[in-house]
Amino acid sequence: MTDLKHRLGDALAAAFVALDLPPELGRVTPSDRPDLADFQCNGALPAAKKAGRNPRDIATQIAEGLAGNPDLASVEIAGPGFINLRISDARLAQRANEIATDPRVGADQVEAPRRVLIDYGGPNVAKPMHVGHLRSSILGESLKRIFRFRGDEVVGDAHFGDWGYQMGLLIGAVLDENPGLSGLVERLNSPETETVTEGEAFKAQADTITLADLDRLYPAAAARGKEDADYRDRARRLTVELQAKRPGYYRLWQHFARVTQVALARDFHALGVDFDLWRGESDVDGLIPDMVHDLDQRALLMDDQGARIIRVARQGDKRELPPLLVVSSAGSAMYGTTDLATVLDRKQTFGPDLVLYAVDQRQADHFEVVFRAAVLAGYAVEGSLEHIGFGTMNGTDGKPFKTREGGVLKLNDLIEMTRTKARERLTEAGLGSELAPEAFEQTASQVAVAALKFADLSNYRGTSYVFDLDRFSSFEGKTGPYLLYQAVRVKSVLRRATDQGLQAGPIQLTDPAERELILLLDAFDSALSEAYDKRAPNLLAEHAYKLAQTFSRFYAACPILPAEGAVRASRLTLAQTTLKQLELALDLLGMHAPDRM
RNA sequence: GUGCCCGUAGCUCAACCGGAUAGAGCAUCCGCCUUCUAAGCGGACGGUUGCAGGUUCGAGUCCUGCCGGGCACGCCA
Repeated sequence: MTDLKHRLGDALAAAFVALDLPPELGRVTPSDRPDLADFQCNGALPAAKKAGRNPRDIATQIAEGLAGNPDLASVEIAGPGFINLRISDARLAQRANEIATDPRVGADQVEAPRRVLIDYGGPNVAKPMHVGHLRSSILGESLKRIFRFRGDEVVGDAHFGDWGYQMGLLIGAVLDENPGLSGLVERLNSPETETVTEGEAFKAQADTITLADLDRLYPAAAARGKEDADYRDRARRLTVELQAKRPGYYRLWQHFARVTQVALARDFHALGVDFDLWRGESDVDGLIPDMVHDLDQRALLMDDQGARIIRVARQGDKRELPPLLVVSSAGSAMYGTTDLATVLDRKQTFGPDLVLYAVDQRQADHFEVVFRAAVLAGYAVEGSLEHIGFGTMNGTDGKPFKTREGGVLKLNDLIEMTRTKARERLTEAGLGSELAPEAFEQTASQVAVAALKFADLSNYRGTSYVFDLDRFSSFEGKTGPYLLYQAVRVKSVLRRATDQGLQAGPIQLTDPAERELILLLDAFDSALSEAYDKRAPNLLAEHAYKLAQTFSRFYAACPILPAEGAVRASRLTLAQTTLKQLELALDLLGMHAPDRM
């Protein structure tokens, strides 16, 4: 299964080779001038530069070499030496029918599947997810689907942030606020004298601590820890105690994790995001002592200012990278320690060829340090760990997104706000009375998710973007709901066709709008493979948008049901195929189109 | 201070190893529902790609400098 771009590229490459020129000059791209051609090849320009010849002469010779190619309706030389190619109707129709019967709707697979682990979401204990988690979740989920569809063996891991100093801070803050609980925890720290009543009393008291409490206590504790040295030292000691699994602290921590997870599951589910693995930092904690020993044995660890570090600076670095801090001066494991242990754990349990970390761009240096340390330690091979950084989501003022009160907007609230907008719009469209309440609610969710996800994924991940709910959910123009709406229109037409007992048939060309649509259907593989190579779903989002837009033009220009005979049959197939590819692209982006909206 | 990223239409964003006339959406204006969902389609308007140099037949894209913005720079994660 080869798309037209590559098929023509092969023909061009052969023509270049016939002139003793390198085949890569035959690279074919969609035409920049659709009024002049379907595809173009610019290879004559660099060829002429190298040989000191006139590019138009080379282009003319290439064109002569293509004479008689049945795929081509015309080959023309334009400008300084562009080779303009127009595909023949016969070949285009043939390709259209090929895509129509292909279960993958024209998309190829990778030649050598790899084992890929994608680390995304990154929720933390005690902190409800906020808008900052949105991008990681949306991006990671889409990459997971794209990689999987391309044929790799992929697992997604939430990588729960449930360990470390923050937990020590939190335990301290909770105990301070609940003196009764504090006493119980101290008692439980000596389990040999624990009574049944104490165990039950602990459970009852712990259960009164909600996620909202944790969310309130943590920022205050973190702030105080920065200023108050004694408070900070105590939190560090508690962290060490927790890491030693002192029973009272450990049980309290388990409660924190449980409470948090319930809320996380709800938010992820609402976004259509799910994980194959729900590993946490705490899961690799047990590996750390042996890992530190191993690093020490191999003389990678150095003592520095009371801490133990791995130096990762290399010659030729443009600036000095900080070392990886493996053991803090207080004796506890650090963020980077856990990340390194996670690399080791994944090597042992999954053996990935590639690990992608969908994490905020601001952590680029941190990951560079961890990756270098992992390579030095032999836990990963160079290049197998990749940080997929992304920019921040800003408010309409251009600054990192805040609520009107200046706080951080919780992800759940954001989703609910978007759903409210979707409900309003659906009601305006009169769907409130047409659909059963559950179906209405489900449709509102699908529209809301599409609004959020498309707004995010249509931007290149590396850049920051402005979050503007009114714009995203206006449902007009380049938005998620627009994509869903186009899918819904096709579904509606196909439903009617089925009701009328109409049959689809082979695709034939009768109108320029059909040509355009088929050329776009053919471009799916390029969009998908480029999104895969660059880990950039925005390229796929762009394709989905163009497909929806091109279909809409086709829909306006070419009546489907009112047409007759073979033309109607052909257009029905074209509509079916467009729907299949559009729904597939939406699925890879993490969206789903309802039947009506 | 050092390093990384960014600067494109009034606004939000694209632009496939450097290629023809830099594209979409929103906003503004004009047109299109007695044919399939008008959340739609067509058209108009809108650009010195931050500034100044350089490389090249050709630069939004590569190089240098400057201006402006964001971010990161070991004991939080």
